[in-house]
Amino acid sequence: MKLPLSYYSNQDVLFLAQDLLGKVLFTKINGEITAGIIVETEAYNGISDKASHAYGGRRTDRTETLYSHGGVSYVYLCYGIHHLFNVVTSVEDEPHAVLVRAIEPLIGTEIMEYRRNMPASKAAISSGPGSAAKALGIDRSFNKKDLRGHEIWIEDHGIQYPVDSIIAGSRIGVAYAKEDALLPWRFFVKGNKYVSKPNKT
DNA sequence: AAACGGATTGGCT
DNA sequence: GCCAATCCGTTTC
Repeated sequence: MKLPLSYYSNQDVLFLAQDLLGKVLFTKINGEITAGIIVETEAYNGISDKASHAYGGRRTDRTETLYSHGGVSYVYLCYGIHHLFNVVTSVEDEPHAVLVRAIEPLIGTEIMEYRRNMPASKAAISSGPGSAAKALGIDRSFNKKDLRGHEIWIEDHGIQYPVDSIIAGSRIGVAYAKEDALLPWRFFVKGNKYVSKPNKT
């Protein structure tokens, strides 16, 4: 059920960003379990990717997590308000990561509704990286957690989307990365209401 | 030691 | 559609 370490060791972060669509992300906080189907991701491709925090091989206290062996979480605070959750992938010293930008609520939806103060029928409950993390109760204390542990983990429920329903587009909010901002490294499930805007390539 | 600005969101116009 | 909110890692003085 839980994805094994070998899954996260894959050195092709573009493959994993697409393959994680349909996988189920769980958290367990104070005994309360919530989970959602991953429906939108972005790949951050190591030291050559200008949009990555690890661009140029930069190693700081914050980015150190990215250099871990795949299979841990990377959570950081964005704009002083939002916690963004990433799956660290590949091998040690190869700082690849997949940003989870949206989930479809699956388990513990009433807990997510309480955290977000809105009904799960509203797409905004878990649409966008800050909202998806908040719905699952993820904050900075989840940084560098083993994704096969008992606080946060990812399962394969056999959900498979047709190839032609997975859309690739340019990543959001990375204009500072110049030419790399145009790379089609954002992936989402076509037509899923929880996918964040813009909903096109 | 101080300033800068971001892998965003939601409330108000 | 526009813009304030709000923290801290990172850069600069």
